[in-house]
Amino acid sequence: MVMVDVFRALDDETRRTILDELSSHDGQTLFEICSILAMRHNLSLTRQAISQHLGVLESAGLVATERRGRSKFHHFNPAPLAEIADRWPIQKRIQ
Amino acid sequence: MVMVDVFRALDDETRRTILDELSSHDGQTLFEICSILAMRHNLSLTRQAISQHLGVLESAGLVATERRGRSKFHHFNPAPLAEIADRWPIQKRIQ
DNA sequence: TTGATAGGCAAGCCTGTACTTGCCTATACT
DNA sequence: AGTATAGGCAAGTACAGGCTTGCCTATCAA
Repeated sequence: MVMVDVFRALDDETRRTILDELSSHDGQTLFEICSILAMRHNLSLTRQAISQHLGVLESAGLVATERRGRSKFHHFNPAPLAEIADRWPIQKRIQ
Repeated sequence: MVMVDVFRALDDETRRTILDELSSHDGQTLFEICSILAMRHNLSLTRQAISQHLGVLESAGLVATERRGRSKFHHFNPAPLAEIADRWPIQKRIQ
């Protein structure tokens, strides 16, 4: 997979939704992510499409993977987002 | 111009460079931005290309404009970046 | 060893978008 | 009025990226 920067990785709503899901339920497999996107987000994408999205996120460093047996678990890593905060002023909105 | 979200607007190195320039020298005109990109960043783009980039940034709310006479001044507005910080944990790296 | 489960690879299609080219409008100056 | 300056509009091109389809590999269980 070609290296991808954090900006490109974030420029897709499906990938952003995947990050949302991983940040609330860490360590999911590809099939788990597929069914959650289908169930909770009405996203009817093929497994391959999701897999490619995960590949982009991983190549940007936003997702780390760990393989055990047949399964591959995906973890959200927010560290690369620092590139944005390093570059421009960014602030959380008050709730 | 079609509405553009902050993620799409940031997914282009030229646009990110424009934000850098505006954040250090605010209130520049299109021609000023053109020459700075050419001089300081070796970017040989046409005026129209830069103008379209500014349009994308403006439609994402990252650039605000103010017209006086023939000139149009561009200002960096980091507020929309909050959408990123609201969604995921993001932290400035220690220098 | 056979079948089921979890995932990977690669080619092709199709849309979106970055960029150029050519022409047009508006303001300012002499 | 005529000309230069600052910017806008719109069509065309070319390429990147999202998605699908089809097939392949690896692990586990009966």
